[in-house]
Amino acid sequence: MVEIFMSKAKKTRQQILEVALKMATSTSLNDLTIGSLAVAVDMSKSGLFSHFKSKENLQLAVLQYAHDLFREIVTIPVLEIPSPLERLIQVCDNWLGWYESQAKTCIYISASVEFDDQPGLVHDKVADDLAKWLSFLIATVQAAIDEKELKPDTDAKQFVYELYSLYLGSQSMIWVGFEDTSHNRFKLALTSLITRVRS
Amino acid sequence: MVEIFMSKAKKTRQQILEVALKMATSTSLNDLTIGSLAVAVDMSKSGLFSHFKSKENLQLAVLQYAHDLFREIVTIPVLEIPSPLERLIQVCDNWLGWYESQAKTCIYISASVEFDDQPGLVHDKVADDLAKWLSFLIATVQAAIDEKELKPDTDAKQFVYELYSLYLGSQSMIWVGFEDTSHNRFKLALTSLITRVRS
DNA sequence: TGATAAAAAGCACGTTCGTGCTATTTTTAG
DNA sequence: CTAAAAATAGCACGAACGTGCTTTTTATCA
Repeated sequence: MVEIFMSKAKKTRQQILEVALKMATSTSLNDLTIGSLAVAVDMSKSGLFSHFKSKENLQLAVLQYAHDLFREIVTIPVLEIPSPLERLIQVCDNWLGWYESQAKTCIYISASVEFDDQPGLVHDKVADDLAKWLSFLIATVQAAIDEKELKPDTDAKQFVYELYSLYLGSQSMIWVGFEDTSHNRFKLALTSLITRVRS
Repeated sequence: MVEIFMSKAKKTRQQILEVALKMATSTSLNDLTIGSLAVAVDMSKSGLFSHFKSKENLQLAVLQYAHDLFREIVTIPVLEIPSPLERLIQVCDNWLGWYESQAKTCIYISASVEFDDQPGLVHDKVADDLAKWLSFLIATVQAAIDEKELKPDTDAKQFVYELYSLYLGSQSMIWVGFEDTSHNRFKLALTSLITRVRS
């Protein structure tokens, strides 16, 4: 993420964001404090602050960083796969990989809960990114239907609603200590979900 | 919730908690500020504070209040229903009723996300209450299996994992603007889930 | 290499919050 | 009705936070 031909400012900015995403993921976007982040990257508060000009900008930058990383890990690697169904299956696997790579949590889950009542640019970005991701999944399912890999009467939106729910549920089950540490319940349910609509 | 034979202290305490739950539900347990709560119930900050002695105690009291209310609305009314399957269906309906009665959110969802990384008594209580609720659901499903209303090879835990996931998903879909405002996707998925394991 | 621009640090201000202490008002019980 | 106890208010504190201003250090490029 930190390229050699970047300017100094751009480099440190990226290094800050890398740490910031980790911190925001393991706590939350609001608990990500400029002071503690400055300590974590060994900078002064004001030195770090001048990169972002406001806390809201910092949060937006963290989300954009997460968004880029998410695409890199989850979405982009599957774009070449010709079969929509295989693409769907693989992208779900990558999705879990993203989750695992992020200290076993997902910043979008916490951010969407945290900002549901807090209007502003951060709220809008989270909602936007989430909507785009869901749209991607729906489009992939629809493509699988069009390619006749899935039954023609499959409801793509309903499918994705259930799929996304299972993702949320897996995180919640892990938290409450109800197994699924290795996403076995998620995988089982996903397989069942796909089997039901397979043609 | 406020009985006439209560002492003055107990009465105001309950009145505070009623407002506090509403505020904590629409924002979060951490954003529930003693100052703003005091304004909302028309008391002084210190007057209110002395009821709880610490913010953590206030949060615990709010959760206990929510817990009692949840039981009253969701759990208790179904205990008399003889058929486990009908009990399950009805309790899910009440569950949605609880959700609707709470300004279209659920404090347990936000609290579990908010305190997943924040050890302490609040974390433990949320995890405990959630685990108990899941156990109740699992027991009900198991009872339906034992009564032969559901197929004997039904995996009760997997069933509840999927059920709880759908609940989480419905809230998330509403938030992101992907329909399900009246829980139609939830109800559809729930019906499908039950149909699959019905004997 | 040296001039200029950019980055980073130092410092301080205004807010908000939880919490403690003391005084005052209200409830409780004989 | 009155004295004791409890509830509530008034006030102030220390800490943490976001942010602005000024100075110093570092990077950039002719």
